This record gives sequence, structure tokens and C-alpha cells, in this order.
Amino acid sequence: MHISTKCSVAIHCLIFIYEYGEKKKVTSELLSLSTGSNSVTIRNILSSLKKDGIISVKFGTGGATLNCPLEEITIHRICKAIEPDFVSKLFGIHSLPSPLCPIGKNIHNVLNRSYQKIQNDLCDSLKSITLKDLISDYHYFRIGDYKYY
Amino acid sequence: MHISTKCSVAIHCLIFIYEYGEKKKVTSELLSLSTGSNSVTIRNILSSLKKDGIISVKFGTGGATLNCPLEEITIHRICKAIEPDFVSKLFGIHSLPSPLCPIGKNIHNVLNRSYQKIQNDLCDSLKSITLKDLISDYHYFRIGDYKYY
DNA sequence: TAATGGTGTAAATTTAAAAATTACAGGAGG
DNA sequence: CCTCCTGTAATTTTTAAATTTACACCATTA
Repeated sequence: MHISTKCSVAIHCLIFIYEYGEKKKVTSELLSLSTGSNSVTIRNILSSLKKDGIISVKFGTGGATLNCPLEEITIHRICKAIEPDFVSKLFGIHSLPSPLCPIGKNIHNVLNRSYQKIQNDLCDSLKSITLKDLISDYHYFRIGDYKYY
Repeated sequence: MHISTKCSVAIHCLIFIYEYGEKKKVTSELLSLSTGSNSVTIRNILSSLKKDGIISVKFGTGGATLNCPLEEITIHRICKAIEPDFVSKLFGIHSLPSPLCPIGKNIHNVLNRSYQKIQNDLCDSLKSITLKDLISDYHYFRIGDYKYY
């Protein structure tokens, strides 16, 4: 599996909530329209983000708001909230090497050592980008947008 | 999609070819037994590695050998040989955001900028590990193996 | 207090991607 | 010329992701 589209949808939702959360009631239906994903998928994503403390969702009446400073919300945190062991799932390892072959017997250890390092590097990279950066990029692109249309 | 198990199978094969390529005739059938993957899958992997110049495969008579110094074979090169655009496929982006929403209209640009950085970091990390490292890890584990059984 | 418009979640279905299987043409070497 | 191998296309199976359907439950308000 890859870093799922759920993660990109989550980022989309978070930018939306930051931009409109105070003014409008941001419901799963609204986010479903904006992202093009199913509203149940959205609710599942919001539910994960809520459990992690990134957002609050009003039960009953509805509406999501940010619950946390933008600099504390890294891409790593978002991915992890949605899929706790996404990092290890990112690197597939063939499951049935022959235990009779010296290489087959040891390949998992060998791969784990290197993959572990790569995974750590990736986590560092994912931690280096925050929602603050993403929103400032969004503002940059949106201005360009106004300029040309 | 993830960094496919094809990549781990490829690494398995390369270690196998390094260890036995000179002594035995390393066929796709033999690698299929050692890795536990189908021999057609193996042949496809070997074919990709061959095109990249990493190995040679004797046509007709069969048998694979390394064709390149160990230090020049990085994990990045292996993955890329097998799936040229594996990096971009690693990060899923939802495909149908609403063009009527200012966020929907710009989200792809926003995500691409950050994902690009993450992808570059990942490539650097994948380039930092070579087959030489993997084989030296293999020798390390194999010795431990002898010690305890 | 009942209608409305939300959330939360489980279960079933659909869709799409990866891997295995089947099949077969063709080369090298004994 | 027979055997063992490669190369590759086409099909089928398997597995994972995403959507859909369904429904219980909550808050607000008319």
C-alpha cells in the first residue's frame, strides 16, 4: 500500500477547516463535495484526526474546527493518525522466502535493517512539513489563481 | 501502491546471484524456489535488472551474473529499474477535488510541492544504501546463524 | 416534542492493483 | 533433435482500497 489518498484528503480537509471552520459549519457533506470523496470516508478521516486531538467535531449539530496550533500538525502526524503503522506498510517484503536457503533464511533480517533506516529518514522528512507550510503554499497558489482568472 | 515486494525480491535475487552466480547456474526456477515467488515474476524482475545493466542473463542456456560493482547498485537504482516511476506512485493524491472550490482547485499544486520535497528526500535515502551494504549485512546475519544452530 | 440535519460505525459491495498462472515461441548446447 | 532455459503476452486469482448502504444516536429549533 502507499501513503494513501486518505492522507491527501485529510490535508485537504484540514486546509478547508482552517479556512472556513470559524465562519461556516464544516460538515462531512461539505468536505465530501470539496474533496470528491465519499462522506463516510470523510467521517472516518475526521474521526481519526479527532482521536489524535488535531480537530474537534461537534456531535449532533455538526461542524469541525482545528484544535491545535498549525506548527504542531506535521504530515507525519496526519498520516499516523489515519493509519498508525503506515510507515511499515509502505515497504513490501515478500513473505515466503525458503527457510532451507541461507539467503531465504536471512533476507528478512537483512531487509529490515536497511528498510528501518529508510523509514526513519522518511519519518524525519514527513515531520519537517507542517500544516502551516501547506497553508502558506495554498495562499501562494490561490493568489496566483486570482491573478490569472 | 507501495514500494513493491518486487523490490525485496529483486534484492534477494541480487544477493543470491552475488553469492552463487559464479559457481552455479542461477536460473529463474532456482530463484523462484529461494524467494518463494513465481518464476515468471522472477523473469520479469531479472529482465528489468538486465535492461538497467545491473546483471547479465544468458539467453538460451540460462544463468544470471552481476554486471556491475556492488557500490554502484543502490536500492534506488533497483527500485527504479523495476518500476521507473515508483517514487511518484508512492504518494496517492485524491483525483477528483471540486474545481469549483478554491481549495479543490489548488490542492494538487499544494500537495505536489510538499510531496516533491518528500520524494527527493526519500530518493536520497534510497541512494544511500548499496548492494555492498546489504551483502555485508547478509554476511553478518549468516554468521550469527551459524553460531546458534 | 417531533422534525431536521448532523455524527459514528458496521457490513456489504464495487473497483482497482498486484501477483500468480497458463501458454507458447524461440535460443544454446549436448 | 531433445532438453533446459529465457522472454513475453494474456488470463485468472488474490488482495487491498474505496464506496455504498444502512441505521442508531445526538443537538437544535420550530
